[in-house]
Amino acid sequence: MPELPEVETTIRALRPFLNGRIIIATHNNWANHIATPSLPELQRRIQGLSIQSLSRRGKYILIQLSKNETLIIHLRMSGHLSVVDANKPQHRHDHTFFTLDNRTELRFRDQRKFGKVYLVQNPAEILGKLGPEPLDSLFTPAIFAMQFKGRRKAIKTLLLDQRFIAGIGNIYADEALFIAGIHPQRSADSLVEHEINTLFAAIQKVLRLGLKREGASISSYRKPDGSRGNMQNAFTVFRRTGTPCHRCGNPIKRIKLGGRSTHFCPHCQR
DNA sequence: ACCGGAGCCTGTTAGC
DNA sequence: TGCTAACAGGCTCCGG
Repeated sequence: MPELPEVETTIRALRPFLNGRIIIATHNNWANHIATPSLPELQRRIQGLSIQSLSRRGKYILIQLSKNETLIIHLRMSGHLSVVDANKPQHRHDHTFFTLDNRTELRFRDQRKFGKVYLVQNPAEILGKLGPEPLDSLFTPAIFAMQFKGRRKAIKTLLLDQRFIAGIGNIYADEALFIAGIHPQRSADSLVEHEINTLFAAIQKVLRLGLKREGASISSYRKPDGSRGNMQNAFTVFRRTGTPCHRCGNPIKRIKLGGRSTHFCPHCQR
């Protein structure tokens, strides 16, 4: 759920509360949240470091700290970050806490417990395999096209592969393929040049729309302050099974592809 | 290299 | 109505 637009919306909201703060303590009540290093080592290394900047790579949140340490957080399915008064009662699903120097706390809530926290000196350890950033100015249709050669996987499945392209999840994959008019089961190497160009543009368009609408608040996604994004009101196919296609009026179809629900218009997507 | 499926979790929903 | 089972989606690991 938190995909590129949701993660980017989250860091934009957190920045004013985190930049320049000092982390004075870390608490955790769900050991599996901490991917690396061990909790005691993380607590020791992070204590007293200042927060220098927040950024994003794919669906990962990067919090650059002093002493060349980087705190990396992945929200996975149900993760949520907020900065609140340290005295505010904890939420039932709050599992990791970073106490800051101004009586506030960065809290990592995670109902499904799929989220992960990493503290590393070298972020490439975690991010090294990620594919291109879809909205980066260095990413072009020509570069995208080269990645299709010899790939026979269904295009939808490839869009979900973070090594192929970073930041896209189930929502934006389905929405981008609808905009591009491409059937999700098409083999990637069957796409001709103009289709790849169209898909490239569709990916950027739908991600920018998601950013503008501050993410899709289906199920548990909320902005850090608890309010909802409204991308869910702009869905063309996602979770619209059986309802009329906005373009042709035929019912939206749902299938399973690579174990994931996939929504598309059989008439408009070929 | 590719693919499918299990596993990690819990809240919500579909179906009997 | 009340219960159980399936489902949801991000990612990794395993076996074929």
